[in-house]
Amino acid sequence: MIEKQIRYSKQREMIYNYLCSRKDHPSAEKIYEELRKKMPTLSLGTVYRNLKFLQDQGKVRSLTSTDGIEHFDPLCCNHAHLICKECGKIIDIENVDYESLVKSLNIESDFVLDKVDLSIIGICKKCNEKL
Amino acid sequence: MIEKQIRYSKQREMIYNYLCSRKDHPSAEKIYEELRKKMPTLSLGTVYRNLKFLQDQGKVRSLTSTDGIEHFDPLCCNHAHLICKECGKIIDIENVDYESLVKSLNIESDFVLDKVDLSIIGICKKCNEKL
DNA sequence: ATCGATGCAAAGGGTTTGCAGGAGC
DNA sequence: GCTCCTGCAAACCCTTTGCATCGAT
Repeated sequence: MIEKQIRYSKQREMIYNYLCSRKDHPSAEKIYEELRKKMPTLSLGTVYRNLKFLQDQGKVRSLTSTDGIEHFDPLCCNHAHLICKECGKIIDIENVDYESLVKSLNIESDFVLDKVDLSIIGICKKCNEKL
Repeated sequence: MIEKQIRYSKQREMIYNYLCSRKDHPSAEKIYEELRKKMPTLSLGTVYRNLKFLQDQGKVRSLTSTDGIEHFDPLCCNHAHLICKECGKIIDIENVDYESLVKSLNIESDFVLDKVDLSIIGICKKCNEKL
């Protein structure tokens, strides 16, 4: 199999840097809007293509929130997500011990693990006060 | 606030019964196709409307798989999901101790919990043999 | 008879893709 | 110069919705 070469692109760099600078798990649309302020010719297709590219490289992961929209995250330390089903806000829970979590599940050994998604759905403080 | 009354519907009953009879977490499309064999006039819109209805009632839950499509589950015992990112198959992990899992996360007390989604993404035995 | 539920089809909205031109190496 | 990457826009596809009709109570 022939390896396709990877070229530098300003757009890709900006997308990745933007993601790394944020903790609010932006959607593709949000990334597009923000980066357009600096680079008005950026297209939404390019954002999607690069997000997929970065995911394949394992640099970025995605999670689907309760709003049905895909949200993106730079892949770093182990963390889980609190998702507010009212406002859609995603809050990180840091330092999750995934190793012992997975161990406790007794997963059949012939299933090759890739990643673990742990999402806790509920209502955040702010939204709860409004209800 | 005036409570809206709920009327019986054959379609809703069939959809719920079908879900309960299955362990493979079907999509709306799949439910539609299967039930159409028995009731050819069933419409996809009705399937979606009833799935949302059953979710609001807390009888059914949904999870978004790696394929980006919503899959449905009758709400029963605590379980998590193994999702194969190659073929999209969803396998149940039964008897997950969510209570102690949530405890171990030290979630801020002003977040009102609703449900916990635990998905383990990886490659199942069958797909791994093909690669 | 009332009003919730359905069927149908059109609209919606997030994501993907084909193509011609542009940029990296 | 060869390819990969981009911008643009159209296509895709899952899901939602408006409306007239049907059906439960």
